[in-house]
Amino acid sequence: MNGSSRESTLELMRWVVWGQRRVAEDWIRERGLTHEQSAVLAYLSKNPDAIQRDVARAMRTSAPSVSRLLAGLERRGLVERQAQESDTRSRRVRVTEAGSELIQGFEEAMDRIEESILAPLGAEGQARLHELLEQLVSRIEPPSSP
Amino acid sequence: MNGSSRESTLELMRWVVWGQRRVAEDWIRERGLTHEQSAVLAYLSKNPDAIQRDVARAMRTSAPSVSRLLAGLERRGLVERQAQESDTRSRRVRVTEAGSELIQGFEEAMDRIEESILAPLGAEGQARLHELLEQLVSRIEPPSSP
DNA sequence: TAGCAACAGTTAGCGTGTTAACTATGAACG
DNA sequence: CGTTCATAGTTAACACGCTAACTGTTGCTA
Repeated sequence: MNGSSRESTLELMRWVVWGQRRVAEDWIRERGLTHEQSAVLAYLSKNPDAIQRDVARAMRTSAPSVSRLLAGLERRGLVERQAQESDTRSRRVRVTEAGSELIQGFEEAMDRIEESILAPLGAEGQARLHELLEQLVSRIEPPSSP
Repeated sequence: MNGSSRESTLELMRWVVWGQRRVAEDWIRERGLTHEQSAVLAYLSKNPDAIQRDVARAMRTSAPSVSRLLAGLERRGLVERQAQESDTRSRRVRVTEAGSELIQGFEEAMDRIEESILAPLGAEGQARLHELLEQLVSRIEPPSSP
């Protein structure tokens, strides 16, 4: 019935992103996590000194989302939050041992998935695609503006 | 602190899609709609004979999401649903006059936004990007499999 | 024809996205 | 010093993503 009208470039991008999410679910659901929880855990593993505001900016999401997500991870013992003495407004987030174990291998798994998705393009096509996207992203202003 | 590690191609795609969402919000919120509601209304305008299952497939989302979303649109008088006599399981969805008016100009507005986002690439770069993405999407299996 | 699988849709429950409103602290100003 | 503004985080309310479980209908088939 459909399929006749050629899709817009952004539509295609949404589709690719959707496909990646779909495939990644295998790895994520095995560990009882969600996409967002995995991404945050991975980010915190690489940025041990982050406060919640940093997480929100990195994930391009809102402070309330991060607050709630981290509360869930803390309840499960995967992260710890503690106010820092220099500024009691902010809370420093640390990944616990259990959290660190759980997220082990996430980056590599995601890299493998990405490779499998981009494989049809070949090395040259992948490089061109990356470059084109970088040009686009460089013009998109970050969410920190307001 | 950040910005040093080069981002993956999929990460860049997510960012571009996020940026498009951000910009589109202007048009959408003016009409008291959400992204999903707008997309569904636009789809139904172009596919008058769709049943809910078609909407779910086209939007790559689940049947429950569509059911709830359409219930909301129906409550606002933007769509109508009626079981068809040939198969009373399925419900045909029609955009009402009010819904049709509200979604008027959506496609054009989205096209303008897309153009502004892709502008930095030039016509040639845009064509290359589109082609690369089409290659990727052709390998992604649709959600209808299960 | 009786039984059973497949399909369309709904409801319930959870996690995440948003905005709005709120608390509390830090910093800057007169 | 005190007022004011900015920042960090939380809570609440709504919409949407998903899965699981359910109703009801259609259709195949033994």
